Amino acid sequence: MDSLLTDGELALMRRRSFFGGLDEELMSSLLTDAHVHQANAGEILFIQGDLADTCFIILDGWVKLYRLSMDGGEAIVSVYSRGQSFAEAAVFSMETYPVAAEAVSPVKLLRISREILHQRVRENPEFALSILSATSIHLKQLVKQVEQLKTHTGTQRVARFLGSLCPMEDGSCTIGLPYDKTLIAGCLGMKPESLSRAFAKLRRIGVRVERNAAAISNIRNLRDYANGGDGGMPYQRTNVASTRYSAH
Amino acid sequence: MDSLLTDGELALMRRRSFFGGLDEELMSSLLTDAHVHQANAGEILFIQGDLADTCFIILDGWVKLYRLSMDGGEAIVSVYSRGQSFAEAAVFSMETYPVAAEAVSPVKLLRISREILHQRVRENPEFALSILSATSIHLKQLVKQVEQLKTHTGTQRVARFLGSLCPMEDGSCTIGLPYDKTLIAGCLGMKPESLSRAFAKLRRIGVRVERNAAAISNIRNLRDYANGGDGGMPYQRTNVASTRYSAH
DNA sequence: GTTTTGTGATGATCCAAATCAAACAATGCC
DNA sequence: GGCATTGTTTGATTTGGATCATCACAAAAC
Repeated sequence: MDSLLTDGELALMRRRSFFGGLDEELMSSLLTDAHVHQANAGEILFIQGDLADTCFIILDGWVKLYRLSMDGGEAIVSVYSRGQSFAEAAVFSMETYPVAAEAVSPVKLLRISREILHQRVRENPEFALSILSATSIHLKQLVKQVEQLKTHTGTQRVARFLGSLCPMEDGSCTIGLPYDKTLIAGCLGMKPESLSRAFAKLRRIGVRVERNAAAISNIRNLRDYANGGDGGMPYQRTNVASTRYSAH
Repeated sequence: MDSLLTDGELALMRRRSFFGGLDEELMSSLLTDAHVHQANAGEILFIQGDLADTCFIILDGWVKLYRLSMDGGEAIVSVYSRGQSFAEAAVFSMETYPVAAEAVSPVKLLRISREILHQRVRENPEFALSILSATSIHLKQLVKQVEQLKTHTGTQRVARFLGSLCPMEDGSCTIGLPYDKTLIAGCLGMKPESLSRAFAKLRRIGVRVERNAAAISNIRNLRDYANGGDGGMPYQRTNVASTRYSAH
């Protein structure tokens, strides 16, 4: 089963999923019981309400998690990519998935069953801490998302999104948009039309979006805008150094 | 140390925190190492960025968790009450709290240290599953909150909030608002003025809010309004027809 | 009793974003 | 190459909510 995974894939998983920090033995034990699964763009992996019997790790491609509200509205909760795991929490303590998952590109996935995960946790408490750690990261991301939705405008959220794609602290750079604009809009809780207008507004502070790429003339400006425009006190206690963060 | 807790408090914790399902031995072991702490309304328990070295269980009173954005805005993430635990996830896998916590009434809390929790998890894998379960519940609540913020209007969120306070399925009832309206507004991501106007709008569907109490003439109506007003399909799994297998 | 204070309601106005509609642009298909 | 399809932008309009200001009223203070 290992032979199905490249060294690069393994390294990625260690960096971005609950595989990080596991010892070789546990890791290969998990891999022998895992299944590789390919899915096409648009394919539904599970829907909300399904029995949560599988946890996933993405080897390649993109997956969106979303909720359908009773009136048919779709709320995108998050989008995950290579190396990231999702649905660990559901597999551990909910009977059903609270969200639906859909491939938004062709994806290669690793599936691990509920039974195996529970068994391994019972055998090895350290593994429980790894799962807990992964879950906490998702929790923290959601907390940040709630903050963004409650206190920032759409355009500010767009600015933050672009800023988070820039690898460097300051200066200028050109970045590729990770997925199409309709999906970006959904992630940020806005309509595609509003995203388009937000991009237009950001031109004033040196952002040019063309096709699939965004050219940012001054990353600091962009991030300042995202955090409340002008001279907002960066809120005492400089602990905002939450630099440690997993880029998408 | 046990003597500090009443039977009622213990029962509540078992029902609403990660204490549920623990065996007597582990439970009393945790209690002997825990500390009871009283705090006044307005007292800050920790702020975001603090080292996450304590997890809390509320014995009495109300606590709000919130995030301060860099421009000073406050985003309430959740409000917890008797029996509920919070900050377990942070204690397990983040170095710092991602939110701040403030008592919004006089509170009685149980504090458990990071060291003790880690130690107990290492000794007892079942305990890890309990923590994981509690974390998953918080995760699910946040997912629902994101859905609400992204797909529902303020008035709909207010309707849902009131509906969630009604113990019965249908009929009419009068409920007490759990905390003041400014806090309710914050929880729902709106300004107090907007909450007031939302209450006014809901009068049309039989909701009377007076002082601290809300009289609801028809709970079904209220819940229907919260889910998209009129005849929104109550979410069938049939819409999965979006499954397009587009082989390139 | 009166004053003070805090909280909630209401009104007028402004801004952000959704909605409805149409024009384009890019892409895949026959 | 045209042609349908999907994704993106732009415009006109409406709606939801924020903002700012004022008022009503109850609880607490003097």
